[in-house]
Amino acid sequence: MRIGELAELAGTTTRTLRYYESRGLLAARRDENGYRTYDEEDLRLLRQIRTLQDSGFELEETRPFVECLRAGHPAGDACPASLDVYRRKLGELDALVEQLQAARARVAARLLRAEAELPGGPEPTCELGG
Amino acid sequence: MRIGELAELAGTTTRTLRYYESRGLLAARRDENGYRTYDEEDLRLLRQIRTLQDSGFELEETRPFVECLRAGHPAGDACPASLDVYRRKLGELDALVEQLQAARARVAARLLRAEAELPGGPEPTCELGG
DNA sequence: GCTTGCCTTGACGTCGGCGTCAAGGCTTAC
DNA sequence: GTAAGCCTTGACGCCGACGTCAAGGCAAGC
Repeated sequence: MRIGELAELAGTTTRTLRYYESRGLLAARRDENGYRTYDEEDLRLLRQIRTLQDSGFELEETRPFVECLRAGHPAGDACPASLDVYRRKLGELDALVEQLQAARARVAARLLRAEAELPGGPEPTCELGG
Repeated sequence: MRIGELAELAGTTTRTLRYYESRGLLAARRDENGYRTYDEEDLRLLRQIRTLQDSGFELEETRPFVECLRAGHPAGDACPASLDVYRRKLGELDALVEQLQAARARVAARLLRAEAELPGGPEPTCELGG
């Protein structure tokens, strides 16, 4: 299949596929015209990349998964390097969530305090909740 | 005081202060040399901006707080517009945390499944993997 | 007078993951 | 033959909050 078809099957754009290729993630064969040619295997690789991206992985972090698939493994995460990426990402996500929750707590506290100072508002309809 | 001193007092850089000025957030008077001049009030404004930035607010979102302070209020969040920003940010943070936790759950599940498939790891030196 | 260290404006660089032209080639349908 | 719709490469744009460099002015100490 050609680039437009693959992009559509994966729910992405041709620009994205060319970008992946420029990063060395998703190589393509060429037909006589010079058009890029892909097969079902490429669709699998692409879907692996997209799935990871959707979970917050950077493009570089998807590389071990892609290489794992290309090495013939049944799944992108059937290789130790992929598992390392999983674990690292888990740590990053945990740290990030922690930061965000701390920020949320600070903001919530400031909001409560400031609302207590400001008598104006949506009427004394409610008292504690918002 | 001059820009370098203010930057140091606020734990930031002169570049940052000039950037804030270019965005219309932190104006400065000029002395005879053309050097920027600041006072204690500017330090308060700047600290308000930095505090909010540290909690994940975009620069534009700090504007109501700065204007509130400049209007003579004792705190940057003593104005309704600031409270609106607080509330909006709370919603954003909640949504973000939710997304991240969902991503975390997906990754954790994949990791567990993949680890179950891969017998290699901390103990058995090697059996299948290479 | 010369160096040092502050300041000025202006402008380009950074990071990630693409979007969006521009200019042109191939193929197919009419 | 010509318009439509695919494809090609190349290159600039975007977002946010600055970092960094360039070229030069001003003040102070020796």
